[in-house]
Amino acid sequence: MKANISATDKTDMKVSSLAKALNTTPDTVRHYTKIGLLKPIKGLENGYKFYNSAQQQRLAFILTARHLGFTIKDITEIFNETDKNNPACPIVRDIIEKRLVEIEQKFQQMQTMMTLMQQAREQWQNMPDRAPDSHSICHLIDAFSQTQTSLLTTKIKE
Amino acid sequence: MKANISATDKTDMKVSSLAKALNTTPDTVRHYTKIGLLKPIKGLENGYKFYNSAQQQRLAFILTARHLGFTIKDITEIFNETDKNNPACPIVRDIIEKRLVEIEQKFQQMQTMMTLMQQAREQWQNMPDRAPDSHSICHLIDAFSQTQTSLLTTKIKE
DNA sequence: ACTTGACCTAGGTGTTGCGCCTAGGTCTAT
DNA sequence: ATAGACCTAGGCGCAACACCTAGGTCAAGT
Repeated sequence: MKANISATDKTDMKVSSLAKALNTTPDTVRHYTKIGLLKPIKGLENGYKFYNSAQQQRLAFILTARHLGFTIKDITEIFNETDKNNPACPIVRDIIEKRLVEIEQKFQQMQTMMTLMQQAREQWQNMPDRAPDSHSICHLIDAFSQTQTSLLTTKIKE
Repeated sequence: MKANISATDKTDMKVSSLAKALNTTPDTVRHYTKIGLLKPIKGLENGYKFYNSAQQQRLAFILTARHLGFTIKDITEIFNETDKNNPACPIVRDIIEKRLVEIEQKFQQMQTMMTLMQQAREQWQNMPDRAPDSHSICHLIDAFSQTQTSLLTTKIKE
């Protein structure tokens, strides 16, 4: 009777080795564990956490999903489904559609910002560095803000 | 002898009107004030904050700078210089160079991520929604992660 | 047997830039 | 006088970890 419900297996891993194996950090593994995405087996005596192969799969999934732009919340939802043994794929499709829209918008915004900055750099290339006076902090930005009034009406949000 | 050091002027504004005038929120104005970017005059009796035209200029500057992708820290540095009556423009040039590099990198990353997601969406268009099995959570992402091993070596960081 | 160094734990704080909320005081108009 | 709109200081929440602390554990070398 050596088998115990929470006995550890030789393929189980501790935080650091798991992190190293999947090319992430121990802190990240601990974080996912803390918020309940990973559920390791706790060592009976020393309280160490052991991740079996199922948990290792989960982490791999999380990392890939994060890379695809999914949020932790997204991933939590996905796990909620799979843990009820439902197919997660429909949800995954939904999420990717949402995220894709979001990311395309962000992309546009970044492009706009980048263009603005490039414009600014060029416009300022040959302008003098005056000391600030009463009505100006840095005339470069001041001037820029006057030619870009639209800025004040669009949202920043990054 | 009506003139007082901290007397308010008719052009001074309170939080909400200032916010409205520059198309931002009262909370934002309060935030900038709290962290010391704005320095209003405090009403002698009621403790209300009044922003004179110099502070109004400062806020306009902050908003434009934020729009250009400057961080609050950047802006703080800029103000530190101008408050010593030094020209801020050299710093501003420096910052914009840094931020431009950063943003171009981020831009690349986003483009990569967007492409990945678009690929994923297309690849998954006609794939079945199997229930999760022992070795798979959502086979879509699982499959994807195998064809994209490089993912695990690049950083996420947004 | 003992010490060293590498690992582990739980828990807390810091990051960025605000948004939102609370409890209470103030101002303006009817 | 009272309602409704404004103001205050202060604090929590967010996203996704990174970093740090204080203390326990383990394997290896002397």
